[in-house]
Amino acid sequence: MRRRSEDTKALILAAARERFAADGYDRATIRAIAADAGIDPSMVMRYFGTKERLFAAAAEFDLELPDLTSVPGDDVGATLVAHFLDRWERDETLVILLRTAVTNEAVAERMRSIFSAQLVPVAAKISGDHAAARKRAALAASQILGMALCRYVLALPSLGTMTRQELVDWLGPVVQRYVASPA
Amino acid sequence: MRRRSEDTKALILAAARERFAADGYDRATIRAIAADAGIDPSMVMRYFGTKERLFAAAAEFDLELPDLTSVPGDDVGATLVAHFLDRWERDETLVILLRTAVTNEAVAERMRSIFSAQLVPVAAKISGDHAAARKRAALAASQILGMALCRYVLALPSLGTMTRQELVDWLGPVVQRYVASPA
DNA sequence: TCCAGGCGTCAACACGTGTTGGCCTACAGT
DNA sequence: ACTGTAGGCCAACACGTGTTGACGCCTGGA
Repeated sequence: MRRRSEDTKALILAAARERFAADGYDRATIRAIAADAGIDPSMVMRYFGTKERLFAAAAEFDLELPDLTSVPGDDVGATLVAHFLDRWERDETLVILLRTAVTNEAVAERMRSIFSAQLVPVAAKISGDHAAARKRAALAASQILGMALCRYVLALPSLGTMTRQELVDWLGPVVQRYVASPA
Repeated sequence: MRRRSEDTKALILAAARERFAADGYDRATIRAIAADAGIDPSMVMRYFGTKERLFAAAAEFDLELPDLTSVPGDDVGATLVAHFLDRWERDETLVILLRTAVTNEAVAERMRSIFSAQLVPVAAKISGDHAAARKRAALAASQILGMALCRYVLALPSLGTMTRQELVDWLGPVVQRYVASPA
């Protein structure tokens, strides 16, 4: 079959995202990705040069945290939880990152910097507790990532069947306390 | 050098635990483990038969949850958090399990069954809410595993520098609410 | 002293991996 | 119709992996 170059590239990228999300960096092989995309492994190299660069392209990511200044103070926790659930389900990028960060120092560093660059400022602004903003952000991250780990990666059945609203109701106050309780 | 068979076996097991904890199942190679133990890779096979069986031996695990019936009702959350911190730091087994469960369905299943077999009954007994015990246990697991993920695996600096007591103070009430709040 | 059996090493196999280079072929521009 | 080029495939390389079997050597018991 014959295609435009960019179509093939997109096809590869889609297959790569699925494989990386399902298997993590190591177990996702170029050959499997190529097979999913219906092309030859060498095409992957042609378009992306290297497995590492393919991963970088597949794992491009932005948390897209909303502006929280217009949210009522008491709803910050729930809003954050709801946003993360959305962000986690819109595409597979966070699963890719988490599955890989656990055994790959470079990707772990990437996760750390994503959270410190985007979540710490929120915690600082909301809590007014600039001294402990990093701790507060880390605590919030621990609950949010833990939920995602159990729900999307380990697939604990009881967490999988809970509705979005249930999760927001349970986790909202927790994140609220971490991020916004008075110093 | 010459040794008793059991000494060598123990040596291999210790090296394996370190490697599995540091690198996860896939990246920890038999050759590297053998090198750490100062012996030939084939000895590993002789003593454990298979990489998978070596892993099974290295990842043998018991949560060792304490009896909570003698703990004052309000302290259950803090007690659980403190126990998990201990359990997590006494040896590397939980890190091994977590690092591997993320990309290995069999080990993920093992974690699920560990938590459902040991944490669900606690949640049921403490909360009296038998209908939602599985959800409560899963929520508690999400916070506890999330903390461990961020502290021991992703190594978020701010979580790493927090003291045991700080963590108990922050997470205790959360786990308390998950596991013991009235239905 | 001898020797059987267990502790240990070496070298190799079979396989899967990322990666490379050469070749084919359909199509667009002349 | 001719041809250059871009999209695609094939075969192979180099390497690291788990795993195996043959071979030495030390040591404890007869």
